Amino acid sequence: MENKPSKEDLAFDFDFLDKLIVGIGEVSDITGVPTRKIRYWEDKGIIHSSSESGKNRRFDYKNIKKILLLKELVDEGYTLEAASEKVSKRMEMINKALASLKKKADE
Amino acid sequence: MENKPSKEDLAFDFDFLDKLIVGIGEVSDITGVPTRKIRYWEDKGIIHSSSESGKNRRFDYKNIKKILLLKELVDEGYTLEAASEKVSKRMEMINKALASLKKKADE
DNA sequence: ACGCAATTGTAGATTATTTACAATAATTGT
DNA sequence: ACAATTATTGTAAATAATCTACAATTGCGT
Repeated sequence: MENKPSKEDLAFDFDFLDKLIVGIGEVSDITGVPTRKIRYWEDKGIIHSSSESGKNRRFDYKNIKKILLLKELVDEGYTLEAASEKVSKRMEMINKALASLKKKADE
Repeated sequence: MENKPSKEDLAFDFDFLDKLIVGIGEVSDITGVPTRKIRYWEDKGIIHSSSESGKNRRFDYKNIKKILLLKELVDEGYTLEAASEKVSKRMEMINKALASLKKKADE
């Protein structure tokens, strides 16, 4: 552990984002989307959570990001369907970016 | 919302890290430190959480990071005290890095 | 008005966290 | 060896947060 500043400190903290999991209440606070609506969107199949049966929902970085993007569009007036489609495309880019950064981190 | 890749996608998602809050159970899963030990470290004043009375603990990015660093050192054999001191110095760097990146984000 | 999409409300059951008191290891100094 | 300190863990009872499922409501286009 060094104690001089370095970009390793956090500039690319994917390791962290990769391990990140968050409960529904916190996701609601982070995104501003009510828990009830988050569950509704999940019912519709637009977002996903790792809900092992009998346990509470857990959301990873990608799905929190997705909720943030969905909220943006839905607030603008998009239908859920249209927003979902648009966000899916955007998520492809984000997934690619994450994958390539993860690759770099492995080197 | 664009749909071509860009570094804005996530290369510096401080906005996200800044808003991030996580419950104790998830922090435990992320860091590998048992909840009981997290509470103990908080009792000792080494880490902090935003616990409004009557509500459950919430941890922000900085404190989760701190727990990860503490765990590293404690597992290596450091005393809690020594680990805490070393981590505090490291956190100064991380805080600086976060602050400067936040500044950039505001431009 | 009608139909549909989107959202919200809520009750009762279940899961997770909290606090507080106590017990157990491990290490260090005398 | 023994006492003292540090670090950790165990647990019970109360409280907070979440779960599911059924239902109601709102808003918008036809």
